[in-house]
Amino acid sequence: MNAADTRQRILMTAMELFWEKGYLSTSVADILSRSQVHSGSLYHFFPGKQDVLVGVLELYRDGIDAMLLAPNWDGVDDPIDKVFALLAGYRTHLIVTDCTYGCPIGSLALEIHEPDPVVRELMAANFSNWSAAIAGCFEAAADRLPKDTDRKALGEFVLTVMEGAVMQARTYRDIGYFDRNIAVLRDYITILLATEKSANFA
Amino acid sequence: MNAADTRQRILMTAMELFWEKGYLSTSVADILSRSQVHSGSLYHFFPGKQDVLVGVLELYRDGIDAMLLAPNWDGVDDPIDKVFALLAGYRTHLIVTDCTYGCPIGSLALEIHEPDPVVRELMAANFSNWSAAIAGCFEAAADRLPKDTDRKALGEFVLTVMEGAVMQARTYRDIGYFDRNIAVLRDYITILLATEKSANFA
DNA sequence: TGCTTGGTTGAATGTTCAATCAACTCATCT
DNA sequence: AGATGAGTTGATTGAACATTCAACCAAGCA
Repeated sequence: MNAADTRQRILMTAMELFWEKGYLSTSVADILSRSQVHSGSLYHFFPGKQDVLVGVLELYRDGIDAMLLAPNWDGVDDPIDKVFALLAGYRTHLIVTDCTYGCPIGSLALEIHEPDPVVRELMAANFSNWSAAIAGCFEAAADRLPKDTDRKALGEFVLTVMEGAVMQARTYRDIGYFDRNIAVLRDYITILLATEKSANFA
Repeated sequence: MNAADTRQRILMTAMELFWEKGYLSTSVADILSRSQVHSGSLYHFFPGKQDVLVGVLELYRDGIDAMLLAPNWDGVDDPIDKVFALLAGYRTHLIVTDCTYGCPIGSLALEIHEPDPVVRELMAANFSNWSAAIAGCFEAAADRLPKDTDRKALGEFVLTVMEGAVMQARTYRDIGYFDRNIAVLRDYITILLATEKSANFA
């Protein structure tokens, strides 16, 4: 096994574990045993546990298109459909994990109360990429929305609804909470699409 | 100091610390030193650290009216105004803490990945009380909303938006993310209020 | 052949943690 | 007075923790 392999295996394993158990509840020993790497090797590549987290957040940031958007948007052309296709991806995740898992970035954001600036900015960058992708959908459908619609704010709002909906489904262990939240969001967006382009709700 | 005092001081201190640092990052020693209680006394009242968390969650659950709703709804009569008055209370919290703190229940919900059933159900009960209070506002304003509006789902949606908006403001350390999210929610509710009662968006 | 360099090994370190417990205090009751 | 028991004290325990380090290995090059 060469160096790139070891580093990569550490990051992939840490990504899994942080998602399953959270960052604080994942020990370096957990990462070592699951990845079959010895402590010295891990500390050869990463100064400390937090730097592994930084590496994982960079993987998420750089992989949003290939890992998240592309799989969910395969075969979906309409930009509004893309918004709900992405949300449906989160629904699938909840279903296959019996409503136990959630958005890894959102979990980290609430789990780490006093994050290092590097970590906090990487979490923010992940959020920004996510909501910018959604805002791009609304941009592509701008001619079907009220013309004063703030597409960027709407992208942030969809992120908000996803995070809140996942949080509730997870807490109640009941997908109904996710579905009802998304249904309300769909109602809102349907209203926007049905609104005369000249209407102004500001 | 009598027994009730000691128990109460432990719970109040733990409530503070869990809010400031989170549950996992708060050590029993932290609770002991800030509350000026000795370890034996804490373990006299609580079998373990998790039972302190249970006590704190019970305080939140039983105190939602006196601690959360009453202060924010003082002098506010209109039920729709109450919804946004409560959200304004969270905004104030963010402002006075420089966007570092968040909803204590939401943080716990994402921080503890495999919660004990007792803990999980208490978190769910807290969410239920919160969204039921908001749903009650929509119920009180039912005659101003489209008649097929699912008021319970709308209460859950407001909780979702609050949690997501707080999460983003906290992650970016920027109140703008909270404000824009609430503005979008306000837009939606304004539309609902402006809709003919006979309209049907189902 | 021997040197250098990047990577590996895993026992050891020092710290922090939740939890324990035997000894104590003191108000209340008989 | 003597007994009872709820409550307190704080040193102690053992596990878990992130991190270190000296020894080691192997590929590439002089």
